[in-house]
Amino acid sequence: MSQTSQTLMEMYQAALTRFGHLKWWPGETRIEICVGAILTQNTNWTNVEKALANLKAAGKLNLPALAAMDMNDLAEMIRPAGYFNVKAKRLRNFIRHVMEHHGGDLDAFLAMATSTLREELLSINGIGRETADSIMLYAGGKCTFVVDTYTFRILLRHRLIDTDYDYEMIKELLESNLPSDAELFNDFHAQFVSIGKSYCKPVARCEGCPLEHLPHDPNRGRDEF
DNA sequence: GACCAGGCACATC
DNA sequence: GATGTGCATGGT
Repeated sequence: MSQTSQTLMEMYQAALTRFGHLKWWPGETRIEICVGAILTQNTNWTNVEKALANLKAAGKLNLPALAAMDMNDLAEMIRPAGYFNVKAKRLRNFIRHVMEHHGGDLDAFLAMATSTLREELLSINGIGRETADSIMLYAGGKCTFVVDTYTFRILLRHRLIDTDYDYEMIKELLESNLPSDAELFNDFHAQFVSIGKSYCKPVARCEGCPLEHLPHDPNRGRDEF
């Protein structure tokens, strides 16, 4: 086992001890996970929850209903999630893609081979790498690691990566140094977010962080990405 | 009032 | 290819 693999597993174990299994994604249906993945772009999850609650209360959290919605109504309903005009378009693009290319069968869409599915998701305007991987991992159960701001910051602070690492490089680092296990990828990403929210802010305050014992520099990750 | 939050596309150089 | 900018709400 490489040093990187060992450090990563040590990180995971430390986080797991602190937070327990996190049972992500918070969402009852596949469509809810997909919608949540788009709404949470650069946005606090509590704001996303309000938007999801609006859609749910209106009975719109399903593919046919979303497909039939007026853009302005959709934007108004997701307003609490921020960037609501942009995100309404992105949701529409995603929904349209599933309707037009897969006959509205989200399960069949997500059942596609991993590489093809990722390619298709990335071809949709508004679906970038993180959103694509979130949808694939959490809605599709695919074995793909989700890299986000917290992942970057934590790995940077613990010197497993440098500032010139881009999304794909970080994803490759994680996937090649961890057992290929969708359940592990699922929970590990959730652990990264929990660590990040609680201990790994841009202005470094690592006190009490479960990863504190691992060699790191608390001052890295500020103004570096 | 400043900072932050589970990005992404597009314009410009 | 790298860098800058717009998009926006809500909690701390």
